Amino acid sequence: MENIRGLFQTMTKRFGLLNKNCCSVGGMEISLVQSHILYEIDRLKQPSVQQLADALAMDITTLSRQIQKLVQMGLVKKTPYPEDRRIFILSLTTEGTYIAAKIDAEINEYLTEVFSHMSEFEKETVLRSIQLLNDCMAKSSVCCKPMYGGK
Amino acid sequence: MENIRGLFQTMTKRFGLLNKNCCSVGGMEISLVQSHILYEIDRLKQPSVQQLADALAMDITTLSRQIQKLVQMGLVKKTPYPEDRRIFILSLTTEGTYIAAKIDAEINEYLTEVFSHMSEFEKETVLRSIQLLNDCMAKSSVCCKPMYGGK
DNA sequence: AAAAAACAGTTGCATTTTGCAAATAATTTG
DNA sequence: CAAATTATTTGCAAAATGCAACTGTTTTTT
Repeated sequence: MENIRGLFQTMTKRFGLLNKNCCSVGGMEISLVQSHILYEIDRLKQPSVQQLADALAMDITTLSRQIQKLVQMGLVKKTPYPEDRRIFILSLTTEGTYIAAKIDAEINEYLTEVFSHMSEFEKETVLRSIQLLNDCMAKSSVCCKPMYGGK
Repeated sequence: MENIRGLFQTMTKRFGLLNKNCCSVGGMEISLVQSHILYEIDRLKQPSVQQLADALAMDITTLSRQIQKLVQMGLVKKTPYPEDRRIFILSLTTEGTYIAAKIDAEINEYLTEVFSHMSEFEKETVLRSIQLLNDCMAKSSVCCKPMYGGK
């Protein structure tokens, strides 16, 4: 079998590129990190800043500032959390949801195109493989420690 | 089938994290980009600066400066190319090769750990899936345009 | 073969991003 | 209740980024 790291490197490089290309939507310039932030807020549903930082394995000060920008852009909303007044709950605004969905759609479209080069069976296999891989990475003690646990 | 983008996002996020963790080797602090540069120089064998920039889908001015640093660190060598005196050929120094191998080994070790959570058959399937995915991404007209063509 | 166009690579900025240390505010612990 | 902890934000200084402009070299055009 071939160089395993090489396979991963190539794959992630290409997907990362795809992500980058998908960032400017509807006149609004979104950076790659910002795109990831939007995605993760959407996924986590009402995370705090800290939770988000953990999920993204990102320095919280950097995140804090990026969020400020996204709030200014009107894409993210920060809501004080009554039970614990240190905490802010993050959510997407209507526009933020729209942008996130737009990015999502674009990336999925690209992926669909990529998958069109394989048979339905191959596609299923590949997707199940990635799923399995994610599960095993989550299990792994050594890698991805600070990552979000579940799936 | 589940959200496809989500699968990719999770996977690349985790692998990216792994990459980041593997960057500081032997007292030498290597940034993530620098690690990718080393990897790609090694892979391409004697690329020019421009070729490398294309392969990494990176702005050439940024790359130029990063290479200067790597040269200063003694990891990369720049050799004038006689046939075309505009061009510099890049290669790893002995130490650069050592560092790159070290990073490679560490990442592969992590990956091995991850794969230890699955059967040999599953592992084979996953690796072949990624291989297939890479091939299809390379074929795709729409995604990854500026990426290195072959595999 | 001279002038023009194209190319490889490097700098000059000016902007953005990053992360550590420190500050602030709120909560929990002993 | 004082001390320790936690969540979040700022100060600051370093690093990374990318466009425009520049140098030097090769190729094209005519």
